Amino acid sequence: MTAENIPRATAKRLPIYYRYLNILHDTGKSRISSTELAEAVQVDSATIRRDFSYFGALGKRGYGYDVDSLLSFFKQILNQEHLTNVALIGVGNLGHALLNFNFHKDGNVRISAAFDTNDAIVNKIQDGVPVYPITELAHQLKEQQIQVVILTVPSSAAQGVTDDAVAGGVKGILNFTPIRLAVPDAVLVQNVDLTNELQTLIYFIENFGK
Amino acid sequence: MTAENIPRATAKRLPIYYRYLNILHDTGKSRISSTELAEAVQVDSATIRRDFSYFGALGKRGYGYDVDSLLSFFKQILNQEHLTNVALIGVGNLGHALLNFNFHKDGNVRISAAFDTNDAIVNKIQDGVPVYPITELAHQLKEQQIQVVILTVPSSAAQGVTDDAVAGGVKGILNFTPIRLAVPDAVLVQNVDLTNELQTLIYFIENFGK
DNA sequence: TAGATTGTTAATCGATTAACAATC
DNA sequence: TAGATTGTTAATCGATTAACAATC
Repeated sequence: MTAENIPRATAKRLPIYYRYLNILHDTGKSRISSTELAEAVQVDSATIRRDFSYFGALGKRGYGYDVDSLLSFFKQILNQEHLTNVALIGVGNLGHALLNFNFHKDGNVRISAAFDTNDAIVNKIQDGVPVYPITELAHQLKEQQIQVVILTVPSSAAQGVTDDAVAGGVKGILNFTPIRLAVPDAVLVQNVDLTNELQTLIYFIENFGK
Repeated sequence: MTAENIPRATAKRLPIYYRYLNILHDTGKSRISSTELAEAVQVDSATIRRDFSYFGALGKRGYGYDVDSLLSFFKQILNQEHLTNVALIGVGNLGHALLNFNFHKDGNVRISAAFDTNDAIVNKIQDGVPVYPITELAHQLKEQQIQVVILTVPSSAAQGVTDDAVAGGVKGILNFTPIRLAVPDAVLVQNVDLTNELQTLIYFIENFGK
């Protein structure tokens, strides 16, 4: 019941389930078993049942799960009713791509502010999002009550910008830089290290085969 | 000694170690202890020693590790001497950003071919990389002996394109689509689900605090 | 030798999954 | 009732880490 007790591994799978349930809903399917779901999302059926059971008995024995009620339940759990505003820091190549990426599409997330040092784009609208000078970072985060930022600045700027964001009350950072950021305990950092992903993939290919 | 026996979790950390060793080398530091390294890369020192020990006794008791020899050792392990060519499939927003991302910078990876359906860019050079029509995917992968692809196509095209890539002999796929790709056992898929990362981050923030 | 730090043992932890009783 | 599928138990697995003997 309490989200406190949900294992990390389970929490990471919730959006996967949610997304697929949406697809099922759109298809008009009203019922799904853990075995079918397992096939689709490539997670063991026992793991799925275990995951769901953290939230109570969501299914019916001998029947499976009701798509619609499961969907609306996960919608609550994942806070999908309201839009969460996030800020993007660093409008370079990758930052620009993420601005366009449109997390909003089937998610609950919208990039509502961007920050950069580049005078050519500062104080303008880029892809529908206002770009503020990075000097205003802490101030604007507070003002707009933004608690999550996406960090796509050069490595050299990463820690400095992070400190500013922390000063601005940030709670979560999606970090695309290869720097391991130093942050207070209360701040959550999720690293997405693209170079790493690619290198690890190549390493596995060359050394395993699988 | 044999890469076969290296745990996945260890393999995933190797590029992190490698990158930081490069920084140390550039700084002119010639020696590092597991404790110092732990501080920098945010991995427990015992885990670091355990990780290194899979490759033999790389350190000196009472001294620590020699940066240069560790560096050249990892360079070998990670195949960093030669450049690995990869292909990018789907030159949309994200694909374009990754073309510019320059994995080459401090890695061993170069995007040497791109594929798309868009006539406006097909058969042209984009950011220094030739863009081929996606119909030639299997053929070109074989011809250029490319075994790794980055997949940044729309979800609806993902499985079809994947099948073509598999026909072209692909061994690894860095998958940026939310689709769970069906591939033969011999093919390795690494999923990078940006929407998921962001949603999970927000979920943790709202439900934990940490 | 004295001090430091490795490499490894053993305990612990979190996550996965086979198996099956409960039950719709 | 018979058939199906959940929810949960218990075993297993992979990864982490405290602790310390080995040793430079």
